[in-house]
Amino acid sequence: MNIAAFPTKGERTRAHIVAAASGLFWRHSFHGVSVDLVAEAADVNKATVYRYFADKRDLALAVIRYNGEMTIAEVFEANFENLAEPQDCLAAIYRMVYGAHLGMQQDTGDLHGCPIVGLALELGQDMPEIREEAQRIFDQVEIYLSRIAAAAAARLNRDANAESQGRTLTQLLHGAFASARVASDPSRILDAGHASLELIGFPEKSILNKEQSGS
Amino acid sequence: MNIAAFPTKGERTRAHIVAAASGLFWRHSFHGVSVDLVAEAADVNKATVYRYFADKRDLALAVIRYNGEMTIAEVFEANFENLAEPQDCLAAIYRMVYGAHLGMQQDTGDLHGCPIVGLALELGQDMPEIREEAQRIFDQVEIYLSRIAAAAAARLNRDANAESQGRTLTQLLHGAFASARVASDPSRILDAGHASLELIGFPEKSILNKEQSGS
Amino acid sequence: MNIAAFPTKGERTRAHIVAAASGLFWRHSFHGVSVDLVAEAADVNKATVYRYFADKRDLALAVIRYNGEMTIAEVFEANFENLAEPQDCLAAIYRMVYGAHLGMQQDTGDLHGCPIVGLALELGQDMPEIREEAQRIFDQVEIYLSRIAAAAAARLNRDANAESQGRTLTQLLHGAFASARVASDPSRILDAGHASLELIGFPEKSILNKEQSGS
Amino acid sequence: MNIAAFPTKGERTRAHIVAAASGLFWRHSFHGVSVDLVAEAADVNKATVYRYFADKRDLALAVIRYNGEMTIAEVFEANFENLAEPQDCLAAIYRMVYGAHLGMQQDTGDLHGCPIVGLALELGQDMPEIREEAQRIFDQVEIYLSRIAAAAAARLNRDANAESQGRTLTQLLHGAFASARVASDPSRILDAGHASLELIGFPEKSILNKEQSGS
DNA sequence: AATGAATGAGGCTTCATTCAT
DNA sequence: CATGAATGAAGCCTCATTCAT
Repeated sequence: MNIAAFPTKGERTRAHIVAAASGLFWRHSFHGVSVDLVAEAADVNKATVYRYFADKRDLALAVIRYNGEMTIAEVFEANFENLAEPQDCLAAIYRMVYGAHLGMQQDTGDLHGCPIVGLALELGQDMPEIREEAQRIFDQVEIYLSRIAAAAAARLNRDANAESQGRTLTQLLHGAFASARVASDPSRILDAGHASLELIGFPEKSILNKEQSGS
Repeated sequence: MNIAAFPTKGERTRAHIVAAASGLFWRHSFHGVSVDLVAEAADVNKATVYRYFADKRDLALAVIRYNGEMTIAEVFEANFENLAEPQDCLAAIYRMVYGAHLGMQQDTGDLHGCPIVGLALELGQDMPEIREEAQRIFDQVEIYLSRIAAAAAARLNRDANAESQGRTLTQLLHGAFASARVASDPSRILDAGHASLELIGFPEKSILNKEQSGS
Repeated sequence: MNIAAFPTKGERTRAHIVAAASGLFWRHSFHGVSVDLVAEAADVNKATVYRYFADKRDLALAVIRYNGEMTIAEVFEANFENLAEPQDCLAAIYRMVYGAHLGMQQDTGDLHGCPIVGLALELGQDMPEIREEAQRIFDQVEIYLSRIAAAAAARLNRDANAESQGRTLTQLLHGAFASARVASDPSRILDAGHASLELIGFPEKSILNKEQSGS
Repeated sequence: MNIAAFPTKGERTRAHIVAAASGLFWRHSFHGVSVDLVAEAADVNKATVYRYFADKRDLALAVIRYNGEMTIAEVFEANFENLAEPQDCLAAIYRMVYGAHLGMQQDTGDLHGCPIVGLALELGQDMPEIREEAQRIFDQVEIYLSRIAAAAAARLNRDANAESQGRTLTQLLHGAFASARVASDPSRILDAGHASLELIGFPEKSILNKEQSGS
């Protein structure tokens, strides 16, 4: 999050609260985190939280939107420069997710799964907007992954149903997060990455196992 | 749940509470359901709940175990008679999951995802036992799915890494639940089913689309 | 309130809370009293208050009903034995109200007005049930006072509109409470009492100024 | 409120806030209205409210004074031109109060009682200044009504205790407001008006029922 | 085996108020 | 003169839990 992108003080405070809440909800679930704790983590008074969000649910909505924007921008958009080599693009995405999981494990000793799905699972029934927002995000993810599948098929001169593959890739990504969290094992991310690469026709494990680059 | 399997009245009461809590936690999450509500749904006094469970966390543990046993017994064990035709076995599993989702949507207007992953995601950080129990369950699931993969490879005279495929099949199953819930669309289950069948070498969509059988 | 009239422990606790709340609302208004304070005054835990009342408004409703029953029973019903002498009956009512005001002033240094009108004025707009309950109570009061007016006319062989007089007597009673509170002067009660007696044809001040008889 | 009477901008802003607060306190009670709401209704920033009033209590004091001045000026002073016919004077006062209640009922669907008594009842115990201010106002009202009683006695060549009658007329006016609010019925105002006219020796109902004259 | 009653702690939200600009 | 931003305290309500019967 580029803090400087928020011109007014209020906007910065708001963004600060969202970021703090995002981290907490991710780790401890929505209901597992009190507004008190969010305020403390954001280093603002509890009443300030309510200046920017109508209620805790409204905060959850802001958090899931924030998570969506971050994910799209930093995980997908950022790795789409080199779509000419779709396998590298997909590998870069998985490497980034893997790296994030390694960091998580070092920082907190645990893996927290996908923050978007986490909120959507917990609140989907009682807060339909949350589920709908998550759906919008994963629709975009599916589009990105379909484009990778299509590019891969083109590169290999293959005939493939890119849309269907995009969906499967998306579901594998969901599975990567879920199984990594349940097993508390980041290597599950790599497993799903390899399976994904194999699905689009690049079974060589070396693609994903390249050296990592930056944070 | 086979009520008759619990001989004493106490055991029946306990099982009744677990079943009620399981449904509520599934729909509204652990923290989203009060012990009051569980007691009311189970039609017992709140203090009775505490006669059978040390605290709410203990109840969560019983619920996840109950969900695990049910899943293994009714979804996997029950469909393993005809392993001779592994593709039919996998299709039967997915058809069952799909049917359950259709029922859910009719009953409550919404899909609730995998109850085991739901609890594990919500409580994994603050209740490691829950995560570990979930891991045990999905380890079993992975073994079942690996056996299907191995049988399929044998049937097709293929050389395949059944273990690795079992993991991918498990992750696809996670993805099926997650994306069905997020999209609120049961057909995502079928998508994952087809992808799974294709993965083990049976791309014909007709396998999964057969007529359904029984409840 | 006859505490022994409530058989179960719960009913006693409930009645205890209502009585405590009644006194506090009377003195400090509804919004001026916190549920915490009510609980403390009733010597029960706050959560116990919510076991018996859905919310604070529900408590207000119980309080106004309690006030109504008490008023009708102890101020009107109790003084209607000797309706044969309507002027004495009316005088007894006013003497009782006056005595209550004297006690109030000694106990708390202030007069609190009519507890029913107080709640109705404060909450009438936002809680119509409160206003309606108050209306029901004062409809009864008006009937009692009309009967006095009718009996007085009969006693004096006069022709009088007892209903219209009953309304005026009721309004004078309202005025007695209001002006006593605003002036912080119990003698306003006696002023209204004398005016009321004069209205029904008994202008002798001695009627109301008789010796008082116990609480 | 004659806005032009406030020369400086600050005085106008202050008067604007008082008027907004007066309306809100009248309808929803003092504790039932937040400073936020007052600021919003007055269309000024909350901090601006605190520029003109030390705290919320100070605002309540200003409101009750404002209500007192308005009442004395517009209800009593304005109707005292024709004291030569005291019965018409009293009738004009009641007609004005009645008209205000009709308007209230059309505008908000409810009657709010006397705003001065409302505040005094709610805050009398915890803000003695409020009660004292109300007392001062009603002392004036009593003087006005005593003068009417005296003039009426003179007109009818009667011997009457004007002071005592003034007090009763004041109490009847209190009763008019209270019973109109409790019954949510403006006609109670007219009832008290007729009773008041009868008290000063003018029982003909036609006096009050004359045609009304403008706002 | 089961329950009605009670509770301390904590949750969400709003209040009156102040500060810096 | 006015305001956007911030805050500590307090308000209403619910939670998980225990006790006495």
